[in-house]
Order: sequence, then C-alpha cells, then structure tokens
Amino acid sequence: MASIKDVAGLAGVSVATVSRVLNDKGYVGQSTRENVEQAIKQLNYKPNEVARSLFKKKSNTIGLIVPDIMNPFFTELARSVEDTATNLGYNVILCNSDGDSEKEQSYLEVLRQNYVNGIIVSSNTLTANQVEELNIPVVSIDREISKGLPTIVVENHKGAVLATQFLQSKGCTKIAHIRGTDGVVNAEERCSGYLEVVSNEPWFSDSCIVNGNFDMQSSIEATKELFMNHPDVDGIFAANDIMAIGAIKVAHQLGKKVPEQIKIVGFDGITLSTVMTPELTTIVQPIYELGEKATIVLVNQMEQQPLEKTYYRLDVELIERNST
Amino acid sequence: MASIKDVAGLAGVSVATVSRVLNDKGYVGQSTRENVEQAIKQLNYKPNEVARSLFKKKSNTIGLIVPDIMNPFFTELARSVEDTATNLGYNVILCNSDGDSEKEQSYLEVLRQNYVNGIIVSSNTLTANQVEELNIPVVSIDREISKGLPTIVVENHKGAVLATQFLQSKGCTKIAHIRGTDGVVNAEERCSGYLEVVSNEPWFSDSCIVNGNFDMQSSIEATKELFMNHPDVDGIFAANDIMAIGAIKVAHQLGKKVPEQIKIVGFDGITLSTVMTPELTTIVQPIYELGEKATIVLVNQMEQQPLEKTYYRLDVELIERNST
DNA sequence: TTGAAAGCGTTACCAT
DNA sequence: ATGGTAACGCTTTCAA
Repeated sequence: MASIKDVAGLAGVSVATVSRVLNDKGYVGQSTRENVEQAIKQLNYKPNEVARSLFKKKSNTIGLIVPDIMNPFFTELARSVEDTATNLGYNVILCNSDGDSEKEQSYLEVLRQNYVNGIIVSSNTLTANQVEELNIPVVSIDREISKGLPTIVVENHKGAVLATQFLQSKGCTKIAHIRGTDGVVNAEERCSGYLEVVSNEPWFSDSCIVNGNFDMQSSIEATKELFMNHPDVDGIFAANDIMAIGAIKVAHQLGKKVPEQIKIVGFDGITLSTVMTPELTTIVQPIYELGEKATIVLVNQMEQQPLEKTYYRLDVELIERNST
Repeated sequence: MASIKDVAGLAGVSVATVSRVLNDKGYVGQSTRENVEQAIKQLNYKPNEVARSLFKKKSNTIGLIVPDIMNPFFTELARSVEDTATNLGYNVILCNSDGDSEKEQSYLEVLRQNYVNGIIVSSNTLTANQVEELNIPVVSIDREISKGLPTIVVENHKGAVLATQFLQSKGCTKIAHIRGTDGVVNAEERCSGYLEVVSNEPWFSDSCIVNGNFDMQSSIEATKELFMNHPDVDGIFAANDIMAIGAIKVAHQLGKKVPEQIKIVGFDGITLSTVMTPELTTIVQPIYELGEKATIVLVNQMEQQPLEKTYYRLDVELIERNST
C-alpha cells in the first residue's frame, strides 16, 4: 500500500505538496500538480482514511443505532440511511440495540472511540442529557428523545385518527387497538389518536386496548386476549404492520373472516404489507424519506451548515387494501 | 476526551507504562498498575481506537457487503453477522452493492482505506483474483467465488431435489421451476437439483423453467408467463421464498387455489414465510448460523488462528406448511 | 520495572 | 509556490 511519502518521492516533491493536491488546498503550480497526479495514478495511491481520521478527529463515518434490523421498518430505514450516507461520502456502522439501554451505551462509547462524525438513533431509553454529554451530533429518528434535539418523526396522532375513523366509515361498530411498546412515544401518540376518536363511544372500555411490543408474538397473544374479552370486536387498529399481521393470523385461526367479519388496519407501510394475502390496509409512513431526511439533517449538523429546520414531522397517508 | 497522556500525567508515570497496563503487556509493578487504573477510572479514559488502528494497521472492524439488506435473507444474515462480530469485539460496516460490480469495487476500496480487518461478501461478480489482490481476509457467503476461498454455503442441490421430490410425493403431475438470477451459483445449483428429478419426465420441457431474479417483481412476471404456456402446472418450486410468495400471489389472481389446485415450495426459510397465509412450505437454510459461521471463520483467519476448515456447506431441511 | 523516542500516514502551520 | 515539521493518540523497541 503506497503512502503519501511514496507519492512524494516518485513525484520529487514534499509530502506537503502532495497533500495540497490531494485536498485541493493551497497553492500548487500547474506542472507540479500534474507530476503529482501522475505519480498518484502510477502508484494507484489511495489516501489512508485512518490517518486522516486521527488528525481530523473525524472518521467520515456515521453510526446507526436501531433496536433491531430484523424489524422491516428498520430494515428500510437502514437501507435509506446507508444510501444517503454513501452519496454524501460517509460510511455507516450498524448497531442493533434490542432496545436495551446497556447495549446502547456500549455502542455509543464504541462509536465515540471510533471518531464517528455523527449518530442516528432510534431509542426509548436515551435521555437528552446523555446525548449532550456525548458531544457528537445526534439525530433521533422515529422516536422523540427531547424537543430540543434534531428529530425526524411522523404524524403518529393524525395517522391513528385516520385509521380509526376509516374503520368507522367502513361500518365497524366496535373498534379495538393493539398498542405499541409501553413507554415509547410513538406508541403513546398512536394510542391517543385512537382514543380521540372512540373514547366517547358507548361501547368503549379500557379493555378495548391491548398491549403489544411492536412484534408479532406479542400481538398474537394480545389479540387472543382481546377476542376473549370482546368477541364482538369487528375492527382493529394495530400500532404497526407486524402486529396487524399477527392479528390477522389470529383472526384466521379463530375462523373470523378478514375483512368480512373483522377489518384490520396497520401502521408503517412496510413492503411486507403488500405481499401478504389479504394485502394490508395501513397508514403508510414515508420510511425511505425518514432515513434520508435524518441523514441529511445529521450531515448538515456535522458539517456545521445552517440548519433551517431541525425538527421534522412527516406526513402519513392511509392506503386502503384488502384487510378492510 | 482524556488521552493516554492525561492518564500518564495524573498517575505520574510515562505513557508507555499506561499502554502496558491498558494492554496487559510487559512488566508493570503492582502498585504502579493500581495507580494507573485509578487514574483511568478517574478520568473515565477510553483508548482512542483510531490511533490504535493507525499503529496496528487494523481497525477492529469488518465489512459486510450484501446485494441488498431489504432482501429478508440478507437482513437475517446481517443481524447474525453483527451479533457475532460484536461478541468477538468487532464493529461492522454495512454495504449494499445491489449486485453492481462497480459499487462492490468502490466499497472494497473504501473498506481497505479504513483498515478493516476482514470482509464478508455475497457477490456474483467478484473474482478470485480481485480477492487475492485485496490482501485482506475475505469470506464468501451464500455464493461461492472460488473453491480456494473460505466459503459458507448451503446444500442447494440437495434442497432443490428435496423440494421437487416432495411436490411429486404430494401428487403433482407437472412441476415448474422459477429460477434465481442468471449467473449466480446458487441459482444454478438449485436449478440442477430440480432438473435431476424431473428432466426425464414425459411432460418436461425447457419452458417449465422460467427466469426470476430472486425478487418479487421478476417472479410475478415469470409466473404469469409460466401459466400462459403451461396452464396445467400443478406444482412450483421457486428458487427462493420471495419468489414463491410472488408465485402464490399470481396464482390467487388467476383464481387458482393454493394448495388445492397448485402447490408451491420456496427456498430460504425467511421469517416472512411463516407469517403469511398460507404459510409457505420451504427449504429452510440455517441463516443465522450461516452468518455466525462466516464471522467466526473470518475472525479466525484475521487472527491467524489455525483454520481446521475453510469451506462449509451447511445442511438444509424441508419444512412442510400450508402451501403444499 | 520503567521511560524515551520512533513511527503509523495524514494535515496544517510556519518558513523560505 | 514549495518544503520542513509538529501534531493527532497510540504501541513497541531499546536503554537504563
């Protein structure tokens, strides 16, 4: 692996000069520049990023911390972050926290030790203080950590209202909600949207809301419990698609026809929601755009560019398919 | 951010000594060691990984290059690689190549410039020579690059035979195959397994094989074409689960009942195959284990440990569910 | 048992 | 316009 010294030697100049042409900084004579470029080509020289990082105290890398890449929502997010980061000249280090705050902390430490330029994180446990102390640009995605921090989220409340009203408009007379993970902001928001629509209905009671953890297994259990207490439920709004799919499975098992006897709507708009049968009616988030926006906001912050806006709440949209 | 100098200063020793206790290398007096550890704690000192990397010419990082993390197979693979790497003390940089050899090359270069210790790659275009030139440990996964290179794959041929025979045993009288991407080794192997079973059947003709690209869209088109030419097909073996799901969708659209009128089996055993309706009969690969094995083999190579074995072909298993 | 110093590959400042 | 050199934070060799 040729180093800058080799290039300097071959071109008959100092390393300082090579560095200047490399970075297009400072004065370099035309012929000198050509010499150097010649030598670079000849040696197939590529600057050593680690040495650069050491000097700059920046590694051209951003960390992405998500609970679990296996959740399709985060898969799509990760892909868009990776795409966008690559286009902007950054690498991404992937971290799965499993929502565990110890893992989060440890990743945060590792990322710092590696001089990442910035971090995109989706966390429930991280506090504003911890982020402050890090002293690295951070963008929070999907979940809000603190109003002051750069954040990219969606219209959770609105989406939930949309979903619930839609079920009403389809003739549902008793609508239940499968909640997301306790303590996660977006789960609260979606639940409150649901409540806004139905809390004054005569049939409503607290047990129309059952608790899931944004994953399939918890949803299956929650749905079973729900049907036990309320066999007459004819509409379900699940706080994400995976849980909606779980609910559909249970409905099938219990011999309830979807959408004839029970209508179900999800939230997220993951690709999966279009490939299953029946295709899922859902509140679609612009997932790719979320990741893109987050990356751009982060990079702007890293590069100290003016931030017109640091808090984005992107819009959502109801897409009707065959589960309603 | 405290540096090793700060620690040395506070402990009243030289940086060399601090380095020794940090790495547990060389002689350090008991009381000196305690002093240093004291200082480290007090300053909450964490060694700078970038500086270490520069000296060691290794960054404690491995690169993972996959075609597309959005393909559930690679999602699961990525998760297992990340888990295993983390346990062994390595970070992972994620790269999506989209099967594009230019992107692959560019990632390879970036990874090298960042002193990654090793690379796990799933590629069709990479050649043995290119890997040689890299001069970095590489493990090939899911697809074989060259016999000489460390490789983790599965029993593709056997799985295909299993799948096809199973369809026969279920009474299918005309079995078609949706092939994987042209030029990809595992697609060839799966196709040859299929051929082994049916090529001598009286009903068989080349047009019983249609071409897909391991993704949903291509499979949908391929399946339509298939039913056009062979309306009497009553069994399909798809080279992966996503394509099998696509085939099921098309069957539905055409009013063919699965599994009554047509039986379908996939390959991979992605989580998705159990959440859809009907649940998919498929050849299950040990995906998590693939990633784990690949990481372990790679790390052994990186750490110059004896490699008992460098080529693994893991077993597969047919799981019968509701699509057959 | 400990310390001084060279070196890893860059960049940026100060001279010339 | 160009070169010398300190510095980034660490590890390792050599000496003491």
